[in-house]
Amino acid sequence: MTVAGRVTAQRMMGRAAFLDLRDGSGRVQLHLKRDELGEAFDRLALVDLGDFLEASGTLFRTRSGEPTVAVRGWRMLAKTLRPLPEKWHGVGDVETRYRQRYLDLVANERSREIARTASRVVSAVRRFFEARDFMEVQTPVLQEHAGGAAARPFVTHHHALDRNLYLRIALELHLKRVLIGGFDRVFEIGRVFRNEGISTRHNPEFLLLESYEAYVDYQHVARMVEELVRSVTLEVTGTLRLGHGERALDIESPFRHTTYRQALLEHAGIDYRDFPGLEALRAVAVERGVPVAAGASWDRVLDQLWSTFVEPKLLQPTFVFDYPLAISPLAKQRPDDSLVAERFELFAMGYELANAYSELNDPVEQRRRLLEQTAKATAGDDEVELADEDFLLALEHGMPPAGGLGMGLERLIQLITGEHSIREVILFPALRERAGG
RNA sequence: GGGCCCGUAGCUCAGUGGUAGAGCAGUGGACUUUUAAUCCAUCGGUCCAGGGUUCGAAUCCCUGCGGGCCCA
Repeated sequence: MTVAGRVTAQRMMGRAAFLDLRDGSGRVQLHLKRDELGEAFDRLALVDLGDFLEASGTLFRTRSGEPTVAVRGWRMLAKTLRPLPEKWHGVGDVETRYRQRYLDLVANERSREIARTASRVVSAVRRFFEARDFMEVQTPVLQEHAGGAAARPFVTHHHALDRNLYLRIALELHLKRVLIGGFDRVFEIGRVFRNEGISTRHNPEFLLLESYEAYVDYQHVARMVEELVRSVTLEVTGTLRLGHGERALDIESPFRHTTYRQALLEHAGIDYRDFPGLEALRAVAVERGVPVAAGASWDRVLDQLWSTFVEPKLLQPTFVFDYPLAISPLAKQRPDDSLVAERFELFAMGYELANAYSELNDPVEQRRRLLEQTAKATAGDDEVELADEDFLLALEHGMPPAGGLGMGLERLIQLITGEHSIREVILFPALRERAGG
């Protein structure tokens, strides 16, 4: 038989030697004897840990029962110039693990396991939608307007056109154009880019899933996303019980339901409807010790209160329904309440997992709401949804009612792996430039 | 944005004011069923960077850079 792989251990014993070879599928031991190999045995002196070898011979078992190849011949496939990480402790330094992820993967089984899980989550999500007859599409990364979310975009420059373009911050506006074109169930899994701080919770580029289904509302989407989380978790891990002890997550029971207003009242003691004006809301935030930036809008302050008091409390999977209309410019208004949108977010482990709404498909109302946002931008808030005339034009041609969903897939991967830093589930997370020295 | 912690050999780490260390890796030697092989010898340093205190700084102080954790 012939085997190939990377040398991970070398046990030289005079006129015999044992080597361990590892490839993507596992480890195999080689046994080499000077009696049988002659000069080919002496050439082992050239082998370093980390080199790639090919060896052929016959399989036998050692005294301790380990299957081992009795080598008849071998050759070098690739040479390493630098040593592998230390064999007992591997690479522990977190910075090295992220900056030179290949060393982390070579040395640490847990890191390989996370990478495999991440891959399987993405493909399970894809299968989930395909099984429900959704069509996967690809929409532009480079856009004339970065819309679909409230976030600062990255700017780049197109030389031939001599104009600036933006990297997308969401998939939403183009997927809606596909709905308008007549495809009733579409989804996309793609990287989006948000020009924000980097931390253990945020990476400037992340993998976003968005889906749109015509003729359903957000209640339907809620049922679907609950099934999605459950079926992907089960498919990838074989269980619906995640974490241990206080961090145990119950995916199996029906997810809890609450409303935005109720949750804020419960955890912060604030009914946001009592504070319709910026100054009043800002005052109550300051009173609670929540720092508020100088130019913060009402939306920002509300979001600060939410992420300070409520988010960290939402550990078990929890649907939060009926977001304030003011912070949901692309969502339909509830027919029975002009201040509330048909929108929910799903939380777990103290962070947002998914965001969904009954999509606003009234072009007149959508134009009015986007112009309202543009006014906020003029007032100094640089993280708002801007009016996009090309999108509004598309809407004016008629969009079916639809339920839409957005989900950060790294967050789902974190949920399933139990990792609390997003950097652990992204192979090459964004880091600051290494110190010049 | 705030607080705390970390940065020493290729890797994992010790060293808290007095000659920079250990294990692994490397190099040389012994060893024909080892598997964290073992044994002997040996090589290896911008102690993150810059400034300060001191007779003397990896160590104390300041600033910066990078990273982690917690909080916002």
